[in-house]
Amino acid sequence: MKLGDYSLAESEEAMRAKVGNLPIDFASARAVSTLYRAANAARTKLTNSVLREHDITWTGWVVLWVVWIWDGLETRRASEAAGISKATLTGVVNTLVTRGWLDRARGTEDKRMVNLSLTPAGLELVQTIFEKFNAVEAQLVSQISPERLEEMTAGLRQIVETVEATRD
Amino acid sequence: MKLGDYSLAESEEAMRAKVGNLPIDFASARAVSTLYRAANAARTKLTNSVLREHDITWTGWVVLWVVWIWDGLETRRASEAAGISKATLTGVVNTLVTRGWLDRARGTEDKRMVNLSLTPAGLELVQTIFEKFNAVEAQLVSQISPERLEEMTAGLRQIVETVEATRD
DNA sequence: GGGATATTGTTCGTACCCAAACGACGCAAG
DNA sequence: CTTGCGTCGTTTGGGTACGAACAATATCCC
Repeated sequence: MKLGDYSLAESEEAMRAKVGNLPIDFASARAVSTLYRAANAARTKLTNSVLREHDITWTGWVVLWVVWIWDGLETRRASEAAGISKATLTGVVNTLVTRGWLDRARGTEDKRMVNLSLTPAGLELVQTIFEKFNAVEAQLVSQISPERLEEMTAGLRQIVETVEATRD
Repeated sequence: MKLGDYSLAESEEAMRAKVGNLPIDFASARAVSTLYRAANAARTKLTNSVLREHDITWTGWVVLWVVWIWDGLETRRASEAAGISKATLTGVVNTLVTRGWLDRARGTEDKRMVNLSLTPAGLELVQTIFEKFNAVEAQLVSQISPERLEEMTAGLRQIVETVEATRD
C-alpha cells in the first residue's frame, strides 16, 4: 500500500473492519473525521499559500481580521469572534503588537477592558492579504457545486449551533 | 449588542458592510470560516465531554485511534493518518509512552523506522473511549438530516481532495 | 459606605504544532 | 568499498492553545 492511502476512504475501511460488529454510527464518525481533516487541510493550504510570505500565523490573521471587520474590539469580544480562548488571545496579541500591527489601549470608562485596534501598518497588511486569502478560499471550494456548498455550510452551521446549545 | 453575537451571521454581516464593494466570493468565505468554526466546536465538545475525564488530549486520542485501527504503525504513516507533522508526532508519542499507552520499537529490518503499538492499557483505553466518542459524534450531527449530512461529508471530502491535488 | 460577588485581562503550567536543521541509516553507482 | 543522495525519526526554536488561578476593577445589596 502506497503512502497517501492512510486517509479518508482507507481509514474508514480499516475502521469498519475493526469495529464492524459494534453498534457504531458510521455516518457520524465519517462526518466528524472528515470535518476535522478538511479544516486542517484548508488551514494548512491558506497558511502556506497566503500567510507565510507575510510572516503571520493563521490565528494571528484571524485576530487581525476580526479587529478590522469590527473597527476595533475589546479583548473579550475579540477572543469570542476569533474562536480562541482569552488566554490564547493574550499571547497572540503580544505577538501582533510586537510585529507592529496591533495596538493595545486600556479602557477609559471601565479600566478592566483592553481595546484592540489596527495600526496603519496593520490596516495595510489586512487589506493586502484579504483578497489573496479569499481567492484561495474560492479555489478550495471550487470543485463543489453551489447547491452542495450551500448544504455543506448549512450542515456545519447546525453543528456549531448544536454545540452552543448544549454548552452548559 | 449582546455577547454571543460575534459569531457567524453577525460576522458575515459586518464583513459584508466592510468589503461589500470589493469583488469577494462570499459563499466561499462563509463556507471556509464556518468550516473552521465547526471543527473547533466539535473538537472542544468531544474533548470536554469524553477525553478530559481520561486525561488525554484530542491529538493524543487521534494517535491512539489510528494505531488501533491499523494494528500498529510506523511513525511516518501514523503522522499522515493522524493529520499532524512528524515533528509533532514525536512529542505526542513521548506523552503517550510516558502515560503507558503506547510502545516504541525500533525497526529490525530497517533501523531508521520506529514502530508504534498499543500497550494492553492503551488497548483497554481505546476500547473504553471509542463508544462514548462515537455517541457524542452522533449527537453533534443529530440536527442534520441524513441527506444533508451526506452532502456535507461529500463537500468536505472534495475540499480535502482539492488540497491534496494542488499540493506540489 | 462597605462587604460580598461578578467580570476583566493576565499569568502559569502543560501540551501541541510545524518548518528547518540534524544525525543515523539505506542504497545504488562507479 | 566508498561516495553521494535519499529517507527515517528526532531536536530545535518560535508560536499557539487552553484550564485554572490570579489581581484589579466594577457592581450589587443592605
